[in-house]
Parts: sequence; structure tokens; C-alpha cells
Amino acid sequence: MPKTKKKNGNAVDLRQTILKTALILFTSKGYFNTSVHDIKRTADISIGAVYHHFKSKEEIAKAIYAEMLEVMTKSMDEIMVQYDSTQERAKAIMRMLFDWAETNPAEMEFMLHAKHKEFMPSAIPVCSSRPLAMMREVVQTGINNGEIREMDVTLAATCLFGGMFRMINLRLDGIFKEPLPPHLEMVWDCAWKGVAR
Amino acid sequence: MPKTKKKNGNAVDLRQTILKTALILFTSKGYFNTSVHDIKRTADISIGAVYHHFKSKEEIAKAIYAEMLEVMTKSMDEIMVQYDSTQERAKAIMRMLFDWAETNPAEMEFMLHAKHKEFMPSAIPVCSSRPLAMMREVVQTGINNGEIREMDVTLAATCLFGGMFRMINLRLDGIFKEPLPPHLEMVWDCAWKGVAR
DNA sequence: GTCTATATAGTGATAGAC
DNA sequence: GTCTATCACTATATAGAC
Repeated sequence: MPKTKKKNGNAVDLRQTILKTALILFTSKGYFNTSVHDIKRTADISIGAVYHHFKSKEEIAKAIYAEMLEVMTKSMDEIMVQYDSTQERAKAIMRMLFDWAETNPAEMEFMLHAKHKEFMPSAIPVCSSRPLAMMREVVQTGINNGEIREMDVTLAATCLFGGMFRMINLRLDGIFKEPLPPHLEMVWDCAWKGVAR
Repeated sequence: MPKTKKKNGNAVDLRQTILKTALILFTSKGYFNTSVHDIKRTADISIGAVYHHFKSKEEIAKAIYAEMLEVMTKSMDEIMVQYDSTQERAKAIMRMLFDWAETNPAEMEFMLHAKHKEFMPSAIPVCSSRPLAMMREVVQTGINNGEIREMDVTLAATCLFGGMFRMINLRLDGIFKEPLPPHLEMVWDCAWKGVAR
């Protein structure tokens, strides 16, 4: 029975433990209200372990961000393959994000609600990220093929998805008390009516 | 010629200078990236002066917040008096906020974009504030009198104003490059089509 | 009411034993 | 690879002179 030095039981990948713990603290208390000592304490590990896996607190946040962006991009890609029309694609995106808000609230909070610029000045803004760009592309395609009215892409994308983003924020903040997925049809209907030709 | 001890020229109301300086720094660098020494330095006053007028850094933020909430409430009240229908009222609200985003970007940024809970844990959330409540009331009235489709108020309000809020955020972040007011008609049209009966 | 100087506490990060 | 102990620094806030 090989001995490792950790006092924790299952520290196969301490890295993931740190990321998970940090995410929870960052989203519940905020990045700046979370010290590395908080992370260490909550994860029940030493500060040396934290700094062995990440060179700084900011790097932890950046790792969370990058991982989440990758997952989102992958899901978007699948939607693009699975559906053809802008209407179907946009609705599938909305469904996916509503679902995630329920199943991965912390991740969603961190991606959609956090002010990344303030603690990860070097990271690319969410707005310029691949997933968001894909959403605009979906809308642009819709404008080109006549599914969506002629107008500025950014404006159209914002009108189409703005209500959804805000619903998610309200939900994550605990203002909206009910799970989002059952309201998909209604929110989608309002959004699509607004921009459809 | 009466002598005062300040080294600054026009420190009639140093309090306002502090608030204005703090607002700019809070919105440009973020609350946590702004130290009281930053405020002191930028406003070219002493730290003693700051702490004479405000008992803590958080109190400065709370003062900004309260002042801004009051102004917004007042403007909302005027809109309620000036217009009768939900359609007119909601559109007037949108116009007002679009205008403010251009004329008072820092104030708007602070009100709509900042994560108040993280640095003013005791302040009431924007969502529960008077102005936001009034927006929901406008929508509720619209549902009652048939201007807006039958549905959950929060949901309707979010669908109606969600696009607008997001446009403002994009604009304040510098993602959307053009002034918002000229786009009012388009955004309003999308929003209203979505929820109108 | 405004100033300078300082107390106090906690932060991000490192050193070096094991 | 994980630990403990500690550094260097910066932050908020206070004390007390003027």
C-alpha cells in the first residue's frame, strides 16, 4: 500500500479540488472577499499545496474561466451540428443555458455574472469569447437568410438573448424562485417574436 | 478674504468631490482595486479629510448608491405622472435609461453593473429597489389592463427590459460603439413585440 | 475641517523541511 | 507533492497636531 504524504483522503487530483473549492467561494463571497487562506481552509489542504498547483490566485480564476469556456464552446458546437435553422439553434442555446443555470449554478454565476476584468485583467472578455461570438454568428445567419429582421447583429443578438441572460441572473441571485426550464417556451416566445421577420 | 485650511481651491463641498472621485475610480478600476489612498490621491486631499466625511470606504459606496437610487426614483415618478399607458411608460423608462447611459455612464455603470452585495452587504439589492419595483408595477398594470399578455410579472418585466439592460451593459463596456438613443425605436420595437398582447 | 503619521490586521506569495 | 512558518507589503482606519 503506497503511502502519500497528503492528510486528505482522495487527493488524486488536488488541482480539481482547489478549482472546485475556489469556484464556490468566488461565487458565494466574491473573488476579492476570498483569500487564498480561505481556499486552503475550506479545501482542508495547505497553502503550499495551492501554490504548488497554481502560481497565483488569479491563475486559479483563469483556470476556472478557461475550463468553462471550453465546455461551453463544445456544447455550442454540438448544437450547430444538430440543428440547421437559426430558430432551432437559438432556442437550443437558450435551453442549454437554462439547464446549466439549474445544474451548474456556480459555474454559470462565475461565467455570466462575475466582473472578470477586475480580477483577471489579462483574460479575454466573455463578450469576445468563442461561445458569445457563435451566438452572434447564429443571429447573423438568421438575418442573412431572412429568419430575422434586418438590423445590427449585436442589437439583434442582444434583443434575442437579453431577456434570457437576465432571467438567468435573476435566477442565480435567488430573485426568481422557480427553475427556469419550464419557462423556456414563454421566454423563447417573447424573444423570438421580438426579432423574427 | 477668509482663510480656510484646505490646500484645494474649491473645497466648499469636499464631500461631493470625494463621492465623484470615488465613483470614477470604483467604476473604472473596481471597488476592490480602489484603495482609500487612491481616492485621496486622485482627489488631491488628505486621508483624514476622507475619513472625516465618511466613516469607511463602504460608506462612500453606500452614499453613491443611495444618491443614485433617489435620482432614479424621482425620474420614474415623473414618468408615471406624465404618461398613462403601460406602453408609453415603459418606453419612456427605456428612453430615460438610454439617455443616462450616455450622459452619466459612470453612475449607470455603478448602478447596473457593479456587484453591490460583494462590497455593500448591508445595502438592499437593486432588484428590490424602488425604481426596479416601479418597473415591475408598470408591467403588472399592463398585464391587468390587457396591454401585455398574461404571464408571470417578473418574467414579463425581464423579457421587456432585458434586452435594454444588456444593451446598456454592452455600451458601458465599450462593446457597442454607438450611442444608444438613436437605437431606441428598434430596441423598443423588439421588446414590445415580445410581450404585447 | 483638514492635515501627517502611525497602528493594526490581513493579504498574496515564498522558503525550506519532510 | 504536501506541509508549516514566515516574509514583505498594502489596506483600512485612527490619533492627534494645527
